[in-house]
Amino acid sequence: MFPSVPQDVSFPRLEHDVLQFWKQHQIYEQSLRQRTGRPSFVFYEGPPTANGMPHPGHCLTRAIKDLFPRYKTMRGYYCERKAGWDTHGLPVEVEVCKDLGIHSKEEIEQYGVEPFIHRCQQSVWRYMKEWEQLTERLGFWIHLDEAYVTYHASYVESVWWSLKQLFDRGLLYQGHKIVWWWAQGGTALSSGEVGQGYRQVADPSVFVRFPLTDDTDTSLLVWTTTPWTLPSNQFVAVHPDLSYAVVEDVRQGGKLIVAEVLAESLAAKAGTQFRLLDRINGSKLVGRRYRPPFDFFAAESYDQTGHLKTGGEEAVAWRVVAADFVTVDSGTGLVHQAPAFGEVDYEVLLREQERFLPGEGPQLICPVAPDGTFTDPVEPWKGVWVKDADKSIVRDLRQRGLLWHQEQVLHDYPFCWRAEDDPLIQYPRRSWFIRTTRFKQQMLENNRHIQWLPEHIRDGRFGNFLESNVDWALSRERFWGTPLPIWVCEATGQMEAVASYAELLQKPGIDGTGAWETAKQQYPDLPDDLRVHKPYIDAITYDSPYQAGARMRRVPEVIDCWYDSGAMPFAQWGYPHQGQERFQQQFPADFISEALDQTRGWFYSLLAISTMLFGPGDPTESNDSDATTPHYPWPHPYRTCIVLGLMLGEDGNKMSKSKRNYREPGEIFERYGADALRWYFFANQAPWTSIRYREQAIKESIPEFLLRLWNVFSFFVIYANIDGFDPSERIAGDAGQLAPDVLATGRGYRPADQRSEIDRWILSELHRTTEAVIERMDAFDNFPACRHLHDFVDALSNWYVRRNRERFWSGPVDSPDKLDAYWTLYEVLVTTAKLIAPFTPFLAETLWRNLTGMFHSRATLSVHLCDYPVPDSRVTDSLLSQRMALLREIASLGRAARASAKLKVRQPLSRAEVVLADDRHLQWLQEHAPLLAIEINVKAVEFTTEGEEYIRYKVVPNFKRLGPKLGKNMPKVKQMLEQADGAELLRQLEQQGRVALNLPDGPVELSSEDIEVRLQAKEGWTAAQGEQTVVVLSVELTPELIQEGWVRDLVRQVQERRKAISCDYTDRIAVGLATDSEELRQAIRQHAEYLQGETLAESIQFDALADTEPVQLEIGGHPLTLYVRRIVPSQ
RNA sequence: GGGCGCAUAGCUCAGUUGGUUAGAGCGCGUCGCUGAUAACGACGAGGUCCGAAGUUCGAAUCUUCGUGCGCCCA
Repeated sequence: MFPSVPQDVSFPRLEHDVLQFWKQHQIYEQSLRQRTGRPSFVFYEGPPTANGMPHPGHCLTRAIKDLFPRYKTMRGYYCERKAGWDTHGLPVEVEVCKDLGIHSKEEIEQYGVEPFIHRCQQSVWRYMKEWEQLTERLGFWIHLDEAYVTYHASYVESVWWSLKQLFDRGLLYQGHKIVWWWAQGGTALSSGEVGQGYRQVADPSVFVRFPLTDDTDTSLLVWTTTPWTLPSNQFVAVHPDLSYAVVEDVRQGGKLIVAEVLAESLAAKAGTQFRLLDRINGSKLVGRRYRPPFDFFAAESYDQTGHLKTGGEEAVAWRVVAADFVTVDSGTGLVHQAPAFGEVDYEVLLREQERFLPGEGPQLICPVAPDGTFTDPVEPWKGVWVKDADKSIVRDLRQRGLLWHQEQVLHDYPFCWRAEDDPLIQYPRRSWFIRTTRFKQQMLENNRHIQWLPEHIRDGRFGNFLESNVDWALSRERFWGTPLPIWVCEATGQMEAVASYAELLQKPGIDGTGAWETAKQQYPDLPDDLRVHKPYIDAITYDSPYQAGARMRRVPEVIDCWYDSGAMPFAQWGYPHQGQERFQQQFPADFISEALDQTRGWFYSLLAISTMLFGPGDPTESNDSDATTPHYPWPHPYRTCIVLGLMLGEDGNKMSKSKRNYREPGEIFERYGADALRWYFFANQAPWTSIRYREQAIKESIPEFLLRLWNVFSFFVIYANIDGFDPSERIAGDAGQLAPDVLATGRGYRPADQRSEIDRWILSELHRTTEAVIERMDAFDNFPACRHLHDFVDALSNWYVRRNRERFWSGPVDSPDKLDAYWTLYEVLVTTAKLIAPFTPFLAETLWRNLTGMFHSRATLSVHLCDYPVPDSRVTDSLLSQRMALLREIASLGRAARASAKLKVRQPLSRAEVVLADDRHLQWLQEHAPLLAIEINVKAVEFTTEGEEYIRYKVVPNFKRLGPKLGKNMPKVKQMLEQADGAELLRQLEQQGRVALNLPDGPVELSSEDIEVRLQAKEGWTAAQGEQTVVVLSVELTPELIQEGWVRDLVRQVQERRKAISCDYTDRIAVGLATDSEELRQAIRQHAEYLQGETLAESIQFDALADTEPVQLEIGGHPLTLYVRRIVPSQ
């Protein structure tokens, strides 16, 4: 016996049983173990951060990450899945600060870096349990207990190794980074934080004259909204392709240079008029020198020059430079450049520095202290908060006659999100960079070899991002992160990088390791991993190799946590300090997947680090620098990347806990089940489509797919148990995965070619589906794969089972046909369980275990230990598929015709006529007329291709074929075919093999392949039309047909009654019918056998049954009282 | 401001190299089925495929411009 299938199936409950089973038998571990030694399929887990609650979006990522490894494992690959956690970074610090009720770095230092770090380390695991539960409950098979963790010492040291590589190769350097700076708090803000703080404010908008050095009567007119940056001016930028006007200011006097297109509006703005004196191209202005508005720096170094790399000398500052970012949207077309206080301006400075010999170019001018006040060089405003100095600076300019015009401007400006009165300023900070720009071409080349899904990411979002690559700003002036492993000589400033803690301990004169030991004594529970973190690592110093007596001290910074995650291909194994073999085996990845927002995050950090470390190397480097590091062919570190769309909340907004626009994953699992959620993700849209979370859609995947398959399964089990069908009978020894050749040894099993056609059909569909699913899944295309599975289950349920029900409940238990039906359905279900296993692993397991239970230990324990099915071309029959599809279409048309005539299916009709466009499938259809007759309840179905009585032929050109041939004549041909008599055209075609048309350009001949015939039903017939078929129904009703319809109606009522009195499927009943209508009695007598057969009625009497509840009915307008009683078996 | 993407039925989404009747599910309406049954099936209504122009014999599909939205970056 198969375990009976519960009537009220609860998928969540089944899933819990399955989880239990997996755990108990270690199915995941077994699935891996049995693939040992097979080719590997490498998967990398992009580490999530367990610092926040998981939401349905995370479920999507984890579901996709599970699907392909499961699939590949079943296809015979060895696929290790190591979990990972991203644990460093600002978000963690922010969380801890929230708990402590503090904000700034100063406050953290007051609180103490040591306890702060301890809290960070603990905070990282805040939602760990939720994440682990979600992972397990979703059926995401991954080794959680062997997860890599970015704060672990082995991980950190691996990262150190890689940074040392870069440092030793000269790829790590110090420079300035212009950051958004909260001066009052003394900290930089992340872009996310800055984004939160924009607000509209009024700022001064000033137009200032910068007189040309060689023509002091002529000034560059420059615009700015930050007058406080004017003392730090270093250049004026113009667009080289823009036309500039030299004008005379009629009212104020003097000459100005402004962008020509802006001249008129500027004059109007200042209430003056300009007289155009000359036009000059932007490129001609480049190199012209001017006097800056303040002399704080120019007083001493105005005439300073430097040698250019290309030869010659040039003034280092206060001259016009060319820049593409200059626009005429606002301002004057001449842009004031203060590199210290603008990221774009800073890039101009870098570009200028590049032109000079090392050390001879312009230096950064920054007369502002980190607290936002002016420093010494700007004597008049020394100690003044820069924004407060604006007014007085403008006044000063006016007094000196440099201010041309002043007004106010409303614009968006960022403020600190924690102190909303504090405006942020752009400010230069010392920072460490990685010279990624040297690897741009290699990164692009690497990128070209990656299979991106969707494809456009490669040359679109990701490719563009790589094209505009800038050096990676690596360092962070924070606390909780991987410490930058660079030690500086306090005397000479020379530096070296360290690749491991052990290496550090080898250094001469090492000191400071005691800080950690003290802490460990004080807090014995402290994880040893913290030893490599701040503040303990900062305490370690050693003798400088550069100068006797000097000490080496670590730089204070930690690194960007994106570098951590990008280092995971090797750092997850602790490479190269350990795990060298594991790394070799597991590099590069065959498959990774994360959401779109990782383009510039993990996808980039992985690619950049890997390209720098394992690529061919920078051509400018000497080749022997890192001979020990292996190199790999492109692409690495990942071959295929599915970029998932973002998931929005139910209301179309970003998912947010406070808006409650989604349901917590845990609740979804308990309401609908993990399979329902998974199927919703896999089968409803391509994974890269951005979707809106919709609970209803998750719910729908149950009846759509899961329940539909379940019902087929349930049907099978009910009848197999009634008939005692036992597949394990006669199958000796190890039945393994119940492959076709094993099933073939079963009792009563006949090869497919001996079974009925519909059995062959569903097996053919099964194998065609298998083929299609494999084809799509090998291309990482789950959505179409699911559609094939969905369509197959639909065909199985709504055609195969529907058309075969009778075979299961009638006839002797051992009839070959019945056994064929069982074997067919059994094989289909067992195979389907394997097919769906990667998608809906729980349902698949439940089916498998039930269907194979009677083999006990002789069958494979779990469906997930099976091989994925392979299609057998001997079983597929595409002609049969095509024909069955046509048959189904005709049945559908028959129902449509009935519906339009308002004739319910229960009423038998005498005849249906099916008109076909051609005779290709005529004979086959004729052979299947009985099946169709049952389906649409008619006595006879006839097929014909000569249906002019009912239909019109419409001949349309085959556009795809004729288009290229006919070109412009296409519409004419279409029109001629439309107007011609279709039947006549077909006769011509039949007799002469072609149709000749006389076009204005000359005659054209069309063969039968050049045209398509469509059928249209003529008016006046109860008919329905498809493209190539019309079904016409005979609507005449004879008394016999009507009576038969009554009995069918009665059968249904009796069945209803059986259900009402809780009859089992096999229970026999006694039926009593009381009616005054002789006509009705006559009809029932006529079809008594049919009635008894359908309802398992042992007896029928035209009278009341004693002790039986009567039911009042009306059949064909005649009142009737029905009695149904269950007959208790005598034994 | 820049880059990328999206826009198709009331809703959520498909739509294969351009081919002439644009599909599915849900919802809605009508009907049916009843030995899978607190399921299920059929049929129907519902679309200027965001707008405009262009290429083409032919455009939801290709090109350009515009509009709206999303993401990333400024």
